[in-house]
Amino acid sequence: MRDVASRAGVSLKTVSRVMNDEPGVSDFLSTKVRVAAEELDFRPNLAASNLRRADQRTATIGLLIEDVANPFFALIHRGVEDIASSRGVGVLSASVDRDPAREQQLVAAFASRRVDGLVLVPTGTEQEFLAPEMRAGMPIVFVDREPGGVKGDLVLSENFEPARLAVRHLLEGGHRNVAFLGGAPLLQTSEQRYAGYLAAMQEHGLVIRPDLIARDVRSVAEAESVTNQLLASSMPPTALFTAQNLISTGAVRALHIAGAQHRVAMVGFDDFEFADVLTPAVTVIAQDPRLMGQLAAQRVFDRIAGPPRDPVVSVVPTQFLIRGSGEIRA
Amino acid sequence: MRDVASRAGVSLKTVSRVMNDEPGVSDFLSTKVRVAAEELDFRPNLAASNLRRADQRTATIGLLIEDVANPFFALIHRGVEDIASSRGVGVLSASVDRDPAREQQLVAAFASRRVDGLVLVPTGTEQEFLAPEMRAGMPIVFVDREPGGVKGDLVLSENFEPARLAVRHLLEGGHRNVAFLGGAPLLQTSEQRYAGYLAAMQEHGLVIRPDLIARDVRSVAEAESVTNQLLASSMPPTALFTAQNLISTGAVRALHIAGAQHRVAMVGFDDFEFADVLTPAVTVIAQDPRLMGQLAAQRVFDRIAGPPRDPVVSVVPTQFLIRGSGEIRA
DNA sequence: CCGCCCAATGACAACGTTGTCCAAGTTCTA
DNA sequence: TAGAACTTGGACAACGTTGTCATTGGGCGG
Repeated sequence: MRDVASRAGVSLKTVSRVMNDEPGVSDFLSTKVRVAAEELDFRPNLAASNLRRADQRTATIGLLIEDVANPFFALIHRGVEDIASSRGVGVLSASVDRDPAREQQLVAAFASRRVDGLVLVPTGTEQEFLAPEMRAGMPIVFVDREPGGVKGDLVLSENFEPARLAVRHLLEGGHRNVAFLGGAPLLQTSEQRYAGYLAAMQEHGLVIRPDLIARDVRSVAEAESVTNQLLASSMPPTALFTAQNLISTGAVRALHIAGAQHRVAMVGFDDFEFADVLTPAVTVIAQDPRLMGQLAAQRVFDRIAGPPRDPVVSVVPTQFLIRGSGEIRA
Repeated sequence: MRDVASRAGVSLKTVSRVMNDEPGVSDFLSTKVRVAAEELDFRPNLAASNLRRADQRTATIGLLIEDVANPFFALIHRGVEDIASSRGVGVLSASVDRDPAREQQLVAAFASRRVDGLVLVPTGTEQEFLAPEMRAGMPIVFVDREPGGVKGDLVLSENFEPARLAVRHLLEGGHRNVAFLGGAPLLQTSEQRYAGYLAAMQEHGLVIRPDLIARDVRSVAEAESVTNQLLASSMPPTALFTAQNLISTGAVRALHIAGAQHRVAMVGFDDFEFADVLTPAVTVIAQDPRLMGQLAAQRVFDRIAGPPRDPVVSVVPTQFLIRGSGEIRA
């Protein structure tokens, strides 16, 4: 900036004024400064500006999700970006990979970068380490899962009720042996979807068969092998309820490879690409992850702008999409 | 930091030394400082540190891709993150949405944030606006497409040759009327894949039917409707070559909905989830976007560390995955 | 013609941190 | 026992920018 000033023959402060469109600079000088800046390829240093500025805004927010390459989280990411970019705010994102230590470490890294806010999909059950940041006034919004040990804004899909309805739907199709395949039981979403499964089963007076329940399926490959084992068991399920997108993917894959897709019913939590193109098309409970991301980012900006208030929980409705796989009768 | 210093009863510089693990602080004082920092929830300000520091590193790199929610680019993103996070470097990412103006604007925004480097999937044909940044020494690595108007490091998949082989594969299956569905012709990848198509057709002495060529398909929905139109035409193609993942998705969707998936052959560029689960499974030219991202990020760090050299082009090989849809005979 | 006011511009300090350099204390060597 | 060498700690300036306040000059009313 000093170079620009000397080239334009003005003071530093005048350059600063021009760069920030502050009033009180004559057109003549303003043009001269702009020309000089252009000639020198001047790029203002946002960090330095931020350091001095009163409001202390870095125009950057942080996003911590499970995996940027997972379609569900990638859509949350996109939703956050939609809102952020409309305000000229950048998004610093990172994949936590279900590693609580990594989560904590990334939060510290983002705090050091002085992000204006944080959108966070909690991993594990314990987010107490966030308390200092929250006390320091950093707006933090949780998405998809409730954090443990701290209170904060929250954007969730419904979990229990849609899961219950989905399983009920299968039971109404005459199924009695409905398998449950879910992700890490420590995750609140998994837990609630499991609770929905249990509720529906119990309402129908059915005994829960532990051998049909897999509560800690962690990848597509694992879902595939679990499904294979279920199919090969002596008393195989006639229907599957898969509680998460990667698990649905693995189950679909296994069913198709085994040629069982027309025989074994299936309902999945989370929509996925090609769910409606497969034969049979896959009945799912669709979430709206992009909207979830948008709401979360919006809430972050509300917090930044407004006075502190009590945490707000937004529940994003799900949609039950009947497509065929869930309507296979026992 | 001042507060920490006074609480620990030492000078600012001593705190700084402790925080940076510099030698020359007694264990006693060091512990005292750490305790004070902990008690005050002190978080070092990376921006301020960076401002003063000699190397001027923000430990952040920028990533500009078409869309963070597109699986192909999300995997590139993940690859970049793999490498960056192993070095404690953050990734500032953004979706360009094929808007050249937005691309330029985002580069400026990232430059203002003083990212240490940039991984960029060029949009449009003109990246001359990057010249100032490159002159200023910012390492920039292009991925997937060659930039226009500037030279720089580049990580690409093969395009021409695999496309030619794929189309040849269809022709050897007896097809004569092979449709081409590609993305924006301005993109180098689209152009080269189209050239591969033309080459294969001409090698077989076939006349190119312009009515079977769609060179500017921009979305899943558009690919779907183009496919529908092709199927409904008076002399429909017996095989499709789809030159990009979203287009493959749309074409698959249309074929399945029309019930033509067993009649019309198809080969797609880019692998996609479920390609191997559909009936028939979809024959594709698979790229390795995660590896592309890793290579690009690695190259950025090499540039940061090393002296300037001439630009390097890395070509990542593709894999031809024969699965069924491409082997339907005419 | 004087004094006042306002618009335009600049000087200076400060943001939070680290590089440089110097001072004081301690231990070792001749 | 003097002096060298090393260890430990702190004062100060600087990074690139902006907030505060002072200064300059010109126009205008009386």
